[in-house]
Amino acid sequence: MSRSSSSSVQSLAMSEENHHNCADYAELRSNMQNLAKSSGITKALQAFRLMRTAAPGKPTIYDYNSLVNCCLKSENLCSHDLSTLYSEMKTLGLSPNASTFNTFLKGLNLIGESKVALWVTIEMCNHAFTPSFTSLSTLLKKCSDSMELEDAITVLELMMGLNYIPTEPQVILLINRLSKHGMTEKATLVLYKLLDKALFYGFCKKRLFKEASNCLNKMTTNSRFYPNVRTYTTFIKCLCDNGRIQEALSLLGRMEKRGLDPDIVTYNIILRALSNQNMVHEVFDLFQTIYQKELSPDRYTATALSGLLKKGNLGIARTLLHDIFYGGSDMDIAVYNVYYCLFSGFKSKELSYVIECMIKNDIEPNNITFNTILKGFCKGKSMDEALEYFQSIKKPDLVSFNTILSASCKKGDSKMVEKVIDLMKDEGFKLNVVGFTCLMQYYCNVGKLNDCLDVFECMISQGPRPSMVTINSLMIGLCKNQELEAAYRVFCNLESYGLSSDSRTYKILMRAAKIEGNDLLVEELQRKCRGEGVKPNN
DNA sequence: TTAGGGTTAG
Repeated sequence: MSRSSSSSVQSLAMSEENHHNCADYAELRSNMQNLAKSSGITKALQAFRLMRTAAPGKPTIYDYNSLVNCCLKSENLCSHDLSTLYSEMKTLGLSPNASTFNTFLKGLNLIGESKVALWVTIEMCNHAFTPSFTSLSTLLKKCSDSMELEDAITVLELMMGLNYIPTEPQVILLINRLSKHGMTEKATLVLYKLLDKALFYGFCKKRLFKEASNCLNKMTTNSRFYPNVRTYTTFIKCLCDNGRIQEALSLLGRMEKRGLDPDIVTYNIILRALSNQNMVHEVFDLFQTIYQKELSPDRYTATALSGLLKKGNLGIARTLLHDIFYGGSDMDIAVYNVYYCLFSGFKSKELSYVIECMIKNDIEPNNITFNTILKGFCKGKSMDEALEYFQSIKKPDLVSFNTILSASCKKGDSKMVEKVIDLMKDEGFKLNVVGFTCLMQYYCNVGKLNDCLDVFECMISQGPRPSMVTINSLMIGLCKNQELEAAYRVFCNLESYGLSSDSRTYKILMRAAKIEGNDLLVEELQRKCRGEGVKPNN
């Protein structure tokens, strides 16, 4: 863009007499490009130098980049050619731009010259340009592959400096190569460099709690990699998201003991977990701590309370939200979306008041807003009214469809179920795991257990893969229909389908077995529960 | 790849 705009400015300023020069320039340029592609570097360079005769200021860095790019397209390019090209740039006093370096790097990677590529990368950084993640990542792999291990470490350091995290296979390759060649110390250095970036966060993401914990302990033994508030918070979040609140709380204690002060982000994560578990007293105590520490609750604190609202603890949620609202923090659409829940009946007067507030604060409702309101309509008696609201949503998304589908299924309204599925087909929406689970619940509600099992089997063979909610809904549905034995059969077969159970699955079956007075099954379940170690709820 | 937080459906 910049080239074309500068040349159009130039051509506007050109007088009649050097008009022919302009034609010469274009011709010379295209000649240079053709020679570079086909006739080797010497002739291409001659043509390039000839361009100086076309007009003052020619050739430009763009012409030069084009020269290099065309040379890369010729077949017999070697690294000597590239270094000749680089000297030419210096000789002519052309200032390279980011594209110049990237073009060179592309060429050097093509011919596998990792050493030169590293040199160009460092030159690029010296000129205050930032190499891309991809180019550094490619270079790291090339260096490791060609056993330029010292260079690989230099690349790794460059990447870390830019906050680029190399991919896992690349790290493994490098550490492997270093270790095999007796460079154990270097391998350890690489490991430590990555310890508090890639590795720890990777463990948390993959829910490898033990590994993450060991990693955290290892970090505390090395002052250079001492974990910070963020490190702890990441782990706390990972524990909370997997239903391990007690462990999260004990980690919070350990973190404080080590002199790290949790901030509002840490507390928001814990508040959300406590609120989702309806642990009202603990939520209240944590609020006291937050205020004692003179931290300001913010929009995230407000949304963290949504669990309390869903569980119907409107009073305390209202008090806490009120304090946050008047504490002066900026609120946004997410907070309003949570706030809607306070008006559980969605009386139109209250609703329009909230919407007025939003408009006053320049906050645009989003699909989450519409879907929340839709859910309110679905709770009402009339599905027709809900459908009417649904049809007023400009761009309903999959959640909108699932909201109305779920309500129709719960109410056993077969006509509406059919209508919604037809609507989805018309609009090009496919049922996902949530939609299929709704349908399974519908079949159980109306006693069509075979249809329900058909859907389940279809999901196993063709997808979408049943989730934990799907499995537990099926268990509940079968047990409600006095089909405990069928439920237990599915339960026993889960593993062969590549699925698993969690603590809720056990609880559902156990409860049904006790109600039926099936002592054998109760014992069997207790044995399984002890033997396998039950996974916590997600 | 970019070190941690929230709101809608089963």
